[in-house]
Amino acid sequence: MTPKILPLNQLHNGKCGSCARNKLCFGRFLADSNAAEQLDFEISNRILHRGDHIFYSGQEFSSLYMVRSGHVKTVMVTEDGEEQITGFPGPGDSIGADGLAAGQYAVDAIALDTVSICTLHFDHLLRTSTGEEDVQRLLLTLFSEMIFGNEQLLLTLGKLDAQQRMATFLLKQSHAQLRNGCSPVSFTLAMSRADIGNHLNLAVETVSRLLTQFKQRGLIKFNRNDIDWLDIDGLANLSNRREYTLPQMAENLATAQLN
Amino acid sequence: MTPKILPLNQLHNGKCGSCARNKLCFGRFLADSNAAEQLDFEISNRILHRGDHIFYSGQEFSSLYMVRSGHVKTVMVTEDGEEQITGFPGPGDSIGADGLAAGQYAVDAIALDTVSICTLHFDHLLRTSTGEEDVQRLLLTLFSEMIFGNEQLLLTLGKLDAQQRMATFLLKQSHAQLRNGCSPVSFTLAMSRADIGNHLNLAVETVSRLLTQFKQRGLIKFNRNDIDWLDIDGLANLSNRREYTLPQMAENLATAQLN
DNA sequence: CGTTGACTTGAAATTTGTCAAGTTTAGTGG
DNA sequence: CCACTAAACTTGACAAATTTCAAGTCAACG
Repeated sequence: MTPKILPLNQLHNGKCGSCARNKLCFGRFLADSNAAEQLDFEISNRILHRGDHIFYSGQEFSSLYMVRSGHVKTVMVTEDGEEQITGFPGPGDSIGADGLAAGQYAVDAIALDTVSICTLHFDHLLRTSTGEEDVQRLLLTLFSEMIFGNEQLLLTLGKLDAQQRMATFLLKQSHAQLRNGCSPVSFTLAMSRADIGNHLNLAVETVSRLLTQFKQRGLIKFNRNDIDWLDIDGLANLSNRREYTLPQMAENLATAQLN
Repeated sequence: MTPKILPLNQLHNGKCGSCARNKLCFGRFLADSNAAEQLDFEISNRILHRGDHIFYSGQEFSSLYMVRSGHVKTVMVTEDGEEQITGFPGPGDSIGADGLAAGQYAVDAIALDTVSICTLHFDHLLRTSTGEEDVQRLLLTLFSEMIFGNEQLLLTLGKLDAQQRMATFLLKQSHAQLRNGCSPVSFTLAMSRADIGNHLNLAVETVSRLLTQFKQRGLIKFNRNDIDWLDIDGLANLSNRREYTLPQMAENLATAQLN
């Protein structure tokens, strides 16, 4: 499977509906792919570089963000300065929804590489979508997806051991690649071993050891952060998660498009 | 502080706005407390008993639920049957939002004691609220609160040790009591030690040992599941979370009412 | 009053973390 | 282009927190 290269770095300002990426973005929640083109709220796009903040924890909530390309980490910080990476949003993922309830963002959102990101001013979005049942449902679906994702993560971190967590993580990255029309077996990890460890609640050393072990067992081929190949079925077997095997992944994508 | 007893067991069917509980429920998200009385979507109420399911994981999504009284556990299950309790929703908490994105509930929701619960048929809710900007914002805020809550939980489970997790858990229960106008230092835990352990990713034995230890250190007085008193400041000190100290708790509630 | 399930307590076992010491890589400046 | 430095990563040995195992105790209920 060859990666499908889309014009990701091209900025898009204006209506969401006229954005080339929108079928992989908001569009993926809409039943009718033409409906995606009707989305008429304003978006503005900007490019960030490695280490740039999209927003800070504690900053006043104003907008939701959609990642168009690149990868981000969202970091929650305890009062005594300990950090927990809650996720690595990539293309088609949204950021910032956790800030609405309290009126301030709950995490730091930091670019891991060059990121193209859409800003959706929340008040504008809400005003524009008043009376638009489809858009309202879309927004709630977006939020629901985040709730579900966090619950899955709680399950992964709570009930799986180090090896299973690592396998699950790799499969999740692979699945995200597939969703974006890229190869699920060949891609680059945007985050460091330390970031992976923090996210999975494992020491950096454990992450390193597990990756080496997977390589030795022939489950994955990589150099540094470049993954050349991974055995999806083998990893799914380890992780106790069938949902990430290739036939299953294809099915998931198919049903997702029906919704 | 004496517990404020509300007529919780009284069923309420009809408009949300005319429900006696609604200021502790949907109302707590609305700036103007009178606005809560204007909520005009239909609700239906029912009573469940210990062990009853509100819904099952995998069941088709149709409604959101609001707990009026009693306590619930939400359980996510892996393919190999391992269970993770993702939360213990109580009065004023919502359940079911994780089901919208995939069209089916992601967890089992099970009553821990006698529960009075409101059913909000989602399609009806959406239709009724189309054009009502306030209600749209309210629903999104409800979802946002769940996202934030899950992220906080990820931080708690990921970066705190057993003792801190236990302290944080007790403070969270205490805070929930306060929010519902009940005593934050005297209440009954609806869940078993095993449930607490599962939720906090600790063995039952560890939970038991920690509770005993807290009792010996004078941080908490309890018999079985009845908590007679707890040292909020002491526990907050252990848990590294100032947000649960009494002055802070009062402030949180105050600002929450302004929103 | 005995049975059952929930809880408690102690001792041993194990996974994963911590510490320490390399090794490789990427970036920098001569 | 090469040496130098800092950061990221790897690897091994040991330590520690928590789990597991085993054996009770307690309380509710028929």
